[in-house]
Amino acid sequence: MTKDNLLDAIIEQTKTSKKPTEKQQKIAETAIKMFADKGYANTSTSEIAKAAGVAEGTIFRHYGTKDNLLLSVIIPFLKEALPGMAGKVFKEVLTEDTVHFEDFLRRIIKNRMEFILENQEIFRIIVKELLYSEELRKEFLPYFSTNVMRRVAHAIELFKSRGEIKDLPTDALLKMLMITFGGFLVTNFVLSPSHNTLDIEQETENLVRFVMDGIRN
Amino acid sequence: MTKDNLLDAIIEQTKTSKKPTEKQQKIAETAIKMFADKGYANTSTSEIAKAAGVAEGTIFRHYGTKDNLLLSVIIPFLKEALPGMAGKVFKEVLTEDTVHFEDFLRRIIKNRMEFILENQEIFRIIVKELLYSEELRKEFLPYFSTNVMRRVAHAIELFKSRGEIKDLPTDALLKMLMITFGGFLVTNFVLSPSHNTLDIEQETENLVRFVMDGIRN
Amino acid sequence: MTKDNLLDAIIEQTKTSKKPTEKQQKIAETAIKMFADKGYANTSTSEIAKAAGVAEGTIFRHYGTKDNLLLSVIIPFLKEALPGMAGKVFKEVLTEDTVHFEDFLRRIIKNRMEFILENQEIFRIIVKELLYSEELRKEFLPYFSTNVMRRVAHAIELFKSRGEIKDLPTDALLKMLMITFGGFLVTNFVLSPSHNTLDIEQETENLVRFVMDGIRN
Amino acid sequence: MTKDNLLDAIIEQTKTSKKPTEKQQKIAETAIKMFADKGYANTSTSEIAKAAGVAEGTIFRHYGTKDNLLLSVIIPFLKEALPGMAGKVFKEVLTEDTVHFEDFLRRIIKNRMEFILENQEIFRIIVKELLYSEELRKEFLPYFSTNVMRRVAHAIELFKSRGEIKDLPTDALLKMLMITFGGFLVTNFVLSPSHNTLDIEQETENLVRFVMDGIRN
DNA sequence: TATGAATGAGAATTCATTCAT
DNA sequence: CATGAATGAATTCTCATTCAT
Repeated sequence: MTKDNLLDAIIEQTKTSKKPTEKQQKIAETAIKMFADKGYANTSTSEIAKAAGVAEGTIFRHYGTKDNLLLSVIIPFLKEALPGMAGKVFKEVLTEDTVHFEDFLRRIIKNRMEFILENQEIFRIIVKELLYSEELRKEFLPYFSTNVMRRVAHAIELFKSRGEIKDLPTDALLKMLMITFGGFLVTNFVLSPSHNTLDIEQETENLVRFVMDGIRN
Repeated sequence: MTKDNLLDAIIEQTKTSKKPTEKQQKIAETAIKMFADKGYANTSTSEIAKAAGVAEGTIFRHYGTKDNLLLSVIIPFLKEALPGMAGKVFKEVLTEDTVHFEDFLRRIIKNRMEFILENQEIFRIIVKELLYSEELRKEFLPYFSTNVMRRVAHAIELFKSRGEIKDLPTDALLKMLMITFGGFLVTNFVLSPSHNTLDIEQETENLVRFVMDGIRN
Repeated sequence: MTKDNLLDAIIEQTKTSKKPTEKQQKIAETAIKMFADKGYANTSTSEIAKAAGVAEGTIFRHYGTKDNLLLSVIIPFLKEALPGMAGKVFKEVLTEDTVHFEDFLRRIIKNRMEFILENQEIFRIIVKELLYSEELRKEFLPYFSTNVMRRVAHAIELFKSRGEIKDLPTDALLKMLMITFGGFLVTNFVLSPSHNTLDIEQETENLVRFVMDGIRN
Repeated sequence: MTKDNLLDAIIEQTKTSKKPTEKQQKIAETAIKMFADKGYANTSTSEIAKAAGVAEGTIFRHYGTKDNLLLSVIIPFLKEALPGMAGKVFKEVLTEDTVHFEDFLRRIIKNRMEFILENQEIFRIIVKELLYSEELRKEFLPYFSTNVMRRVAHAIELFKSRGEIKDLPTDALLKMLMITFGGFLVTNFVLSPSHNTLDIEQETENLVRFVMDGIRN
């Protein structure tokens, strides 16, 4: 129970902007780097402690559990990443009917890419652990489904009704969009090592055109 | 050296069809299931032994190392999966100039999906470990690059010259194809739990049309 | 690297007199006794832990490796045993030309016997492992050769030039001295169980006379 | 019980010259080499089996136990080595009163050195294991004491009475002789790697002179 | 709050030994 | 006689977690 309380406390901390200790900060930063690099299972708390210049006990004083440390790092990201998408971009689109789907897509892709570019390491952790841990998957995917997929589905239907995109089942369209964007993100941020030299502008453009018109001449 | 010899012996075994013991068989099967499920790092040899109804020592008598057990399971798959693609489908296409790119795509996708459907669990292991282990990635990706990507690139150029697909840089086209097909496979076989009720015919069709023409109306 | 660091840390500890934990102390003591008794290979870390009243993990927290534990026990002894010989006794002899070889011999033998009497167990460990482990032998013997043998050879030559000992090849004389003193130490401290009732005075005298004049009437 | 019977059977076999199987022979030879090289504790039966070109089970079929294999190799050597000394040389000396102690010593040393030169590996095994295993030591040393030491003591007394050697306590003389010869053998056959290029004639001469007259000029 | 020594439950691996064929 | 697959106890080592200071 202490563990859950601790986690809650940390989540709370994020919201209420109660300052985390300097050490706590350092632990989180270090953990992120190491988890992203070697994966959660292959990173020991003692390594983290050493790299963070902190006693091993300190990690547990703050996070209670290694699992908790992982979640403490992941959750704030998700809390921002998923809704973050909605807040700004979606609302505009739902109202403005001058915006074309292509522009909508372009905006979202660029927006999320920039966000992930700034949080590459956490993104890598999430992708890796999502694939690795059935448990995490079971917790995350439904959440993702309701928070993201539904919104996108909604948008798709809107644009379908406007006649901008093909009149295929929303499910099928949604799936293609998610696969393409997901594959794109994973390829660029997890598989390929060229994290810095990424021309977002160009990559976005290629992706949008591909999604809109395919490759047929 | 014993370790490598053991691995070589196992690879050899695959080729020469020297019968593996009943227990050895059971160990491999069980390991595949468990690795696919929980990931390599989260599966202990003692769990595998218990689940396979075998003494833990027996695993090591046959595979020498846990790593080895993983490789023994992965390598035969890769040996078949990667070249398997080339042999049949590619050659036909390079000669027949009646085949359209769409058909080429359809054939390859269906063919590989069927193969992976039959080897779902190993595919899941490979995807997971590829993302998880830098080491595996460094060994596998270049191999994949030379064996698969180059062939596909070749095909793309062929069809570009025939005017069937857009005259974009081969790299860009290749990337989109790989992302889409990869994302598709991962979504269907790794992320989603509905492994059995997959309508290959229909899924393939959706994918091909999406890749060819995008979603614009 | 952690392993070596740990070993270095322990060596360091010896010099800088940074207090080892009480448990660490106990582990070392217990290990010395057991290694001396049953040999390194026949003593398991779990036995040591049990005998030391410590959790097995504690051994590894402090010493990292079983090998390391052995070295941590041996090295400080060697660091003192080998140079220890030289510092005091040798220097005097090289200057004073009143000292006879017989006295020189007597002093060294007595001095080293007393030292070993106080460190019997470590001496037993070293002798056993030296014979048992090719590896240790290869590391230690050359070191012994340069640090001890050379000095003794030097002294032998000095006394030969003074006409006190036979004009035989230094090598041959050296070999006889080493064999006799070595055999003497091993017999008294390793083979025979009467470790306590040893009359150093008398034994030294016998040995010196034997070496000087042999057994002929 | 089967184990002991097996050991007895093997001892018996040696005497009654019942042919050991070809495989059995190979196992013994290989074991001798490997025990001499790496020590008993560091040599696994599976290694022996592999090196001997034999199935692991075969070792146990013949020797029942790894311990047994060791003994089967050691005992025949001891049975010959220890009494072997007595039979020829001692008897002559006890009768002939023309023989000087120096010649007696020379003969024994040369005789035993030749024997050990031919059985180097077993000698190395015995020395190593004698130091390593309290158990072996407790069995062997008393046996050695009654069979060898007593005879030598007897001879010493004889020569003392003839006035050829110093009138010191037999114990003390005996000890010096054993230490010197033992140290000599261990140095030449166990510690030093130059097993082949040993000038027995010369080494014997050096040793005898040293023992007789010491190093004083 | 922070420390770091101590823990003990497992983890991978080794190996002598057994036994059915 | 010989084989070699199978065993399971023992071994070294790792690591998240606790707790006294």
